[in-house]
Amino acid sequence: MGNGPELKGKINKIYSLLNDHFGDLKWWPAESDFEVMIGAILTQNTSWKNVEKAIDVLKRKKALSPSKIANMDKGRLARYIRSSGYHRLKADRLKEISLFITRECGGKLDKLKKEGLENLREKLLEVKGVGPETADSILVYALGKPVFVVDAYTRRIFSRHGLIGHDAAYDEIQSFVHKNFPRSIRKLNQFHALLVEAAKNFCKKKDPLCRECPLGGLRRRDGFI
DNA sequence: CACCAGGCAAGTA
DNA sequence: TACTTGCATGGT
Repeated sequence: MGNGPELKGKINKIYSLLNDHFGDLKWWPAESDFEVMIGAILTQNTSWKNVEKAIDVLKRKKALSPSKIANMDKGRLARYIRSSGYHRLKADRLKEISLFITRECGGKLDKLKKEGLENLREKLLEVKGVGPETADSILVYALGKPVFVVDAYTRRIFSRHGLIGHDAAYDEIQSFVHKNFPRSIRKLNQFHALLVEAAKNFCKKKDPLCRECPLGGLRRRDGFI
């Protein structure tokens, strides 16, 4: 405590450097809000490449809707999403979230969007298979709520740059961002997207933003490590 | 061959 | 509360 202003400057600096470098990333890549939610489940501990294949199959089979997934045979659903890994487990989770959507708003996500952030977050966390990261991804990228999504990349990058401890809890990291970064849907959307993009593009050694990486500006000489 | 990828829930001490 | 383990395919 007491180092707020310094860290605040640092986190906003990271955002602006990444934003200048990558530009507007326009996340989440999907054709519908429901597709965002499905993708959020499928990408749990899984590369996005494998998730894209699974979503393509669901589209090809005309199965990408809450009612279709809720009613589909579980074994068949699991086969469709096989490429995303943990497919039997994720088939259950896709059905859970589809049933939730049906129950809460009859499949009309625009109706769900009218509810408050905290209320929605609690409800999402009650769905089996939806943890904090998945819930927050859905909130910001599907339902348009101003929350910051914390993921493995965020942890690595923030702790590497001394913003948080390497063992900081999810809610701690999220609160830190909410307190020191604009609570804007647009910017929170973009910030998480930038961190993922940076981690994916800048270091093959799984060490994003490290001093050897060509990250325009975010290097030791700039006081970032 | 080992290791990782846009986590989560259930079990154990 | 704080660890540990199972879940699984596809790429490097």
